[in-house]
Amino acid sequence: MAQYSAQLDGVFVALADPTRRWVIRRLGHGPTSVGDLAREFPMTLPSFMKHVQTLESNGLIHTTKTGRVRTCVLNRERLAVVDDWLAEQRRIWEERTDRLERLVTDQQENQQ
Amino acid sequence: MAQYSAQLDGVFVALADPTRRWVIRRLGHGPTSVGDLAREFPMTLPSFMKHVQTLESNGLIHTTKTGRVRTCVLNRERLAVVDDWLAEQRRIWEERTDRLERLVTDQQENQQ
DNA sequence: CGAATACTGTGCCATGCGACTAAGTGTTGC
DNA sequence: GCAACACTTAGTCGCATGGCACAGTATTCG
Repeated sequence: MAQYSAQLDGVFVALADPTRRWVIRRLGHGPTSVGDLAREFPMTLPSFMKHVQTLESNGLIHTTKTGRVRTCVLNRERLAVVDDWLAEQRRIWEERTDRLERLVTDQQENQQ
Repeated sequence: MAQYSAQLDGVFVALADPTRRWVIRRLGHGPTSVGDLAREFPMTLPSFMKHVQTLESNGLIHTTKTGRVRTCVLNRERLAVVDDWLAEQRRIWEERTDRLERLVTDQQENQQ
């Protein structure tokens, strides 16, 4: 659970930056080289590389180097941890809603 | 779109901290006072208040003060922006998948 | 071979975050 | 009234983040 939390930390931190979200969006269209990606941002290459590294170390993308070109690929599955977290929240809310409904039902029964 | 991006920034930043995610989870069970929430964390009250303020300023919770007690309530709707972003990503992926499938189909047709 | 390309590594700096302590404000209970 | 309570404000501190410039390495092309 602590590991799970740490994973969430990393993924949410990675997603909290607009540049990194942009990269994810961009990679949704298909694999792209670091250079091609960086060209779209008003940022030096070393700065941009940090974002790429953040995304990779948090499992959101995967990169491979062939020759002098590093190519980035989106890891779609990774976003499932966000999905799971959202689903867990909804489960908690629904439990509460159920309890409230039972409470209302019980009160109605008591009134009868 | 820039506004939309700024909203996402705030929400993801807010969710990137385990304390704040804990608060959201906790509030899923129902409204709670700042004091009651803070008591569950190994943290001073001023430090904890900052997290509450971050959550509120990013629209994830709502707070009201009655007397000397401030009560926090979860704003479930706010997490929809995360849902929407995830949905947008999937839409992009599926477009790409569709294109790839068409490509494969076309190739098969050409072979016949 | 040598120049251009595509990163990669290093070091620096400004800013902001998250924690703390200490002191202040407004409410409530005896 | 006044003490306890529940925040709230103010100020400090260490450290992580995100940007930069500059130099280095490995590949590719003519």
